[in-house]
Amino acid sequence: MVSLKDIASQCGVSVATVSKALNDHSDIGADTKERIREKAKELGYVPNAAAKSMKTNRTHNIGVLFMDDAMSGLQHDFFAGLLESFKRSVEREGYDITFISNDRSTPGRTSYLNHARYRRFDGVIIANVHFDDPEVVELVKSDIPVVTVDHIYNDTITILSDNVDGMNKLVDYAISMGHRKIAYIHGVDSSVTKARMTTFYKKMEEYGITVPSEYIVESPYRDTHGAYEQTLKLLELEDRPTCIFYPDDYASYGGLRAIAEKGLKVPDDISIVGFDGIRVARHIRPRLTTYRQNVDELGVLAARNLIDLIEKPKTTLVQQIMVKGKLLEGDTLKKLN
Amino acid sequence: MVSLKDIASQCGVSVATVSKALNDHSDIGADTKERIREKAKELGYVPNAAAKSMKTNRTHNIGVLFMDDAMSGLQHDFFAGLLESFKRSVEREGYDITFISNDRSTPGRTSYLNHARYRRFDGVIIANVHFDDPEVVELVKSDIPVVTVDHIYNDTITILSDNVDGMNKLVDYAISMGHRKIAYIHGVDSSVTKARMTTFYKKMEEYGITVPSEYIVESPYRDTHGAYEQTLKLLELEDRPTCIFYPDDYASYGGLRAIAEKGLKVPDDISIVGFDGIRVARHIRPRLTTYRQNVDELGVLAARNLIDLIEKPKTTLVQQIMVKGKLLEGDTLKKLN
DNA sequence: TTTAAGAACTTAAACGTTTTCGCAAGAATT
DNA sequence: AATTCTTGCGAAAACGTTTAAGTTCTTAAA
Repeated sequence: MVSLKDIASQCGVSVATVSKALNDHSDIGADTKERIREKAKELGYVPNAAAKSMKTNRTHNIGVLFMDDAMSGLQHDFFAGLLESFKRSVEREGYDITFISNDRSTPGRTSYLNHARYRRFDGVIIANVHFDDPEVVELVKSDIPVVTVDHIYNDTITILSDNVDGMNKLVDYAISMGHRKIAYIHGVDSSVTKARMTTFYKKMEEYGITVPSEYIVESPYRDTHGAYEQTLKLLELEDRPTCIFYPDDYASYGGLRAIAEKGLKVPDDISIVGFDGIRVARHIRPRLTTYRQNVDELGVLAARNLIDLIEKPKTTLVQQIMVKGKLLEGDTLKKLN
Repeated sequence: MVSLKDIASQCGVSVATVSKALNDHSDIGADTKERIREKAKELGYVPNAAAKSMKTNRTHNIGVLFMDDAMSGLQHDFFAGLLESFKRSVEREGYDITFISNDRSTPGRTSYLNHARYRRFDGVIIANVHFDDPEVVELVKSDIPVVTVDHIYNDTITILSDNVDGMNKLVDYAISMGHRKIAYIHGVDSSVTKARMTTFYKKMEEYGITVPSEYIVESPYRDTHGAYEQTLKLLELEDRPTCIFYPDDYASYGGLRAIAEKGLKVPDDISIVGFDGIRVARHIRPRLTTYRQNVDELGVLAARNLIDLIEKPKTTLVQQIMVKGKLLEGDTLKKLN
């Protein structure tokens, strides 16, 4: 690999001059600069990020932490979209992204924080993890600039998908279409789904509707099978709901199956509502009535805020930023009478 | 950040001794080693990857290159699965992965190869790209260890999903279920789909079936709308096929829609077959008849081969490795008579 | 003409490691 | 008692950069 030294000797100048010429410092003559740059190009010089980072204490590399288990890895549509948008945004500013490895079972593995320190990440984005994991907390509390997505810590910038807005819109919509008997499948084990459920209750109350307790059931987040079973139960109720809210789009496909097996039609016999707006759903019929989270915007804002925090920590304020999504009307919710 | 120097001064030994102690060299006394390690832990020492890489010429970082455009980014199920498996495998061996940025529009961007050089990646995995892109070719031809997925170059290790096997199995299956009139939607613009089409023709010929030219149509890979339109055309043929092969699972959802709009039922009126075995498909009814590529195995093998190439380049042979997938029977192909 | 100021470079230290070689002292071999 | 071996450690160079602080010149101001 050709280094500054090679260019320096071939140009008959010092290494310092070469460095400054390539970094366009003002104390190098225009002709010398030109000569050095020519030579650099001719030799195919590429700077060494490692060496650079040793002097500057900046790696221009951002760590990405997210969960891997079961259904929630890269293949999680929400995260994949978020990551892609984030990646694109930071790359535009000259940053790369590297995953913080999260396989807890590897022998000799190091903590998230130590991994981040080892690579000297300029900053870290955290999404889709168990936010109460001590290792995650340790990372958040460290001196490394952090942005979290969809979870609030004190003193940390957070980009939030507006779950409250989403649930409000969905309830408004269902009510406006004449539904009163709405069942709700709560996705357990996630802080975002809690916000949704609270909103659901509150909103229904505003409409003066008391939700019978048997209309509220639980099923794991993003679990089609659980949703399938809970749906069967709901369908067997004496006073069957006219509409079922699912914790996410995946879950609602489990519901669809249960409904079909019972010989019922969506939306004629029963309406269903998802949450997320996963990409594939656009291609599949019936088109799901759901709330599409604006993952693109989440990624862009996470990138913008993290980079600001890295580059101008003094002026960047710690804040929570809400991003609204969009109601997708779809074909799975019918207007009653 | 605490460095070897800090440990050295606090332990009253030289930096060299600390380095050797932590790397378990044999020429340091057991008690000294112990003392140094204690102190390192006490001070919360974390090595500096950049400094280390300068001396060792190894970064333990692998570059990932893949396409971003339209439907083929991280959100491509095939790639997401491959990446996740690859990531998990290399992490187990102490490697991290960093994306090689692929936004061609960024001003001042550098080529793929230069990006890889800048970060001094130990190796690179290339998947899902335009393999004839000059920048990709340049990267492949360079001295950086490379493994490609689903595309063959000379002198490069390639892990291939066995498209030939897949198409053979699908045709065998369709034929065994009594289908003779099979239409084929060819996914243009991809080297893997070409292999499939060739196999389709050959296999049909083996069965003594001549496929009428109007049964062969084209539509972009992973394009539901194109598949929708081509399906409509196929359905309007006088001698309508009993079964349609799609270039991929996504496309087949476009087909499903067209069929439904024509008032036909799958599989009673017409059968359809996808390709890929995307994850969501498992949750959606009807269950697609398709060929599930073994993305997990692809990732594992890509990782294994790349790491071998990095760590023992002499003994690692350049080869093409085929990975077979699995026929998923699903519910979209009916037995005739 | 002296002095100050600028322009264009160089020197050298530093970042945090690894590694080769050297050296001392004790142990083992003649 | 003299030699060689072994063990345990340190000195110093090197990897490729950046940057503060000099050092020459040349030119402008006094």
